[in-house]
Amino acid sequence: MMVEKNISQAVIRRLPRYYRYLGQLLEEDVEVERISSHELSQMMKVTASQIRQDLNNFGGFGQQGYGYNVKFLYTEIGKILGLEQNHNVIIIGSGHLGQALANYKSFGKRGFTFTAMFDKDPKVVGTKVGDITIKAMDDLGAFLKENQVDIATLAIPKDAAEEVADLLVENGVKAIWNFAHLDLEVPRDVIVENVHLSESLMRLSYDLNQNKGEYKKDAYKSR
Amino acid sequence: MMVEKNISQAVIRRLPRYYRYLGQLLEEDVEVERISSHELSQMMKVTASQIRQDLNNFGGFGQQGYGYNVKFLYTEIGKILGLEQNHNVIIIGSGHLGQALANYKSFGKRGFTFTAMFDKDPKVVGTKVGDITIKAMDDLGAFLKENQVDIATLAIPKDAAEEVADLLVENGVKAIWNFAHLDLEVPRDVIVENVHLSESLMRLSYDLNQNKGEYKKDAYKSR
DNA sequence: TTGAATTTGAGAAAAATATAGCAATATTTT
DNA sequence: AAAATATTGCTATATTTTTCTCAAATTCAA
Repeated sequence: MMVEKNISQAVIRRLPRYYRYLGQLLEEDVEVERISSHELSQMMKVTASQIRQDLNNFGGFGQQGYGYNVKFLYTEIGKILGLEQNHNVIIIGSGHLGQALANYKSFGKRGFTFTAMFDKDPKVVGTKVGDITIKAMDDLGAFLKENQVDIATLAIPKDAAEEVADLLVENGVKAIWNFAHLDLEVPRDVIVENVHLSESLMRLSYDLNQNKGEYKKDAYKSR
Repeated sequence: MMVEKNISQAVIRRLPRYYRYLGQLLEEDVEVERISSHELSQMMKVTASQIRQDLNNFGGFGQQGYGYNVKFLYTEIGKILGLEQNHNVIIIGSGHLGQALANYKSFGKRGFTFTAMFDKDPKVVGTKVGDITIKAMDDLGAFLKENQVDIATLAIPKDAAEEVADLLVENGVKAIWNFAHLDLEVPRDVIVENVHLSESLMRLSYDLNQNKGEYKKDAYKSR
């Protein structure tokens, strides 16, 4: 029977970073063949223990006295992340954000293929973004029925997002990459990965505030 | 003496989301005056206990038997996040991503003012993005010396990012909003908030893989 | 080839985070 | 005005996550 250990979100959040560092090692002039958790920990500024623990969730990738084979580990993490299989990605919204995402060449290397872009503005429908011709939003439903779409990217304002998300879900899309500033309501088997830029900026603002010592916790006690 | 309790990153990550929900309540047709941790917990799909615990890190904002005053709580969280003071933000890189960020109108509402944009491509220098005229990268150093810059946004490829970051740090910038796919090396008093889009997409891919049951942990055990 | 040095994997301990429980206090109802 | 209900803030408990430790396996140096 398969062991169904649940892997924590914290571990999963870190996996892509391991993948990035290992990829960098492979790209370097003198390609590194092996690396120990200790060496990697110094590069990445995390504990060696955490690296070993994280990797062990997925299996014993290393060897005592040797460390980890960089290429092997890189490939395995890629498999874990599902990067060895292709994903068809569409983008809803052809604004700057949508176009920025469409132009990320590096995504292609990792098994993500942008197959279509949609916009509701008739003025841009029919124009091209790279190789892709922007389609009308009205054609989205039909497109979804005729084409395999693994990931739909929502790069539209929040007011329009829920409606489009519903349409996506109705047509069997199982994963949404959401850049709209709201939490989408979707069935449990649909995955939503949020990129809330404004929240990121607020965290930065918070940290700035802390450094400046502007904010005094105590003040709130005596309101 | 001021109590110097350390507030965990987990709490800080959640604050902007509370802020967003409270803001939504204030924008609704029938403005809500008060809310209990229980009601908010149902909206946000977290436990009421967590909400109370989180807020209590910063002070007692609620009242027994009543709950929290929405407007008051919203304002206070805004203060905690440093949103009541203005931040001058510059953007390095005038590609689609840079322009997307420049056009986020909602940032302006929250005390972020975009004051300049830089690009190394002579063809775009001098052209306008909204009200802002794109400046040459060579002028960045001088600009930093003459203007107060609270946050610098790096929307450039990773190969150029470290060099620009060094220049920013040399000229006293204390906060970097980094969209380049690398970890910047900066002194400890400089804050870096990373937005690694490719990592976000990989997490989505991981989750997709899990749902499909494509990935079997056990397989790795017997390599 | 042998002994010293490395380094993993895994279990145990420690730390951090989240949840539950409840006294105190306010609000609402009767 | 009294009783019932609601709800916080805080403490205690439970859970999760991270770090520590070390035996076992491997590599490296002489």
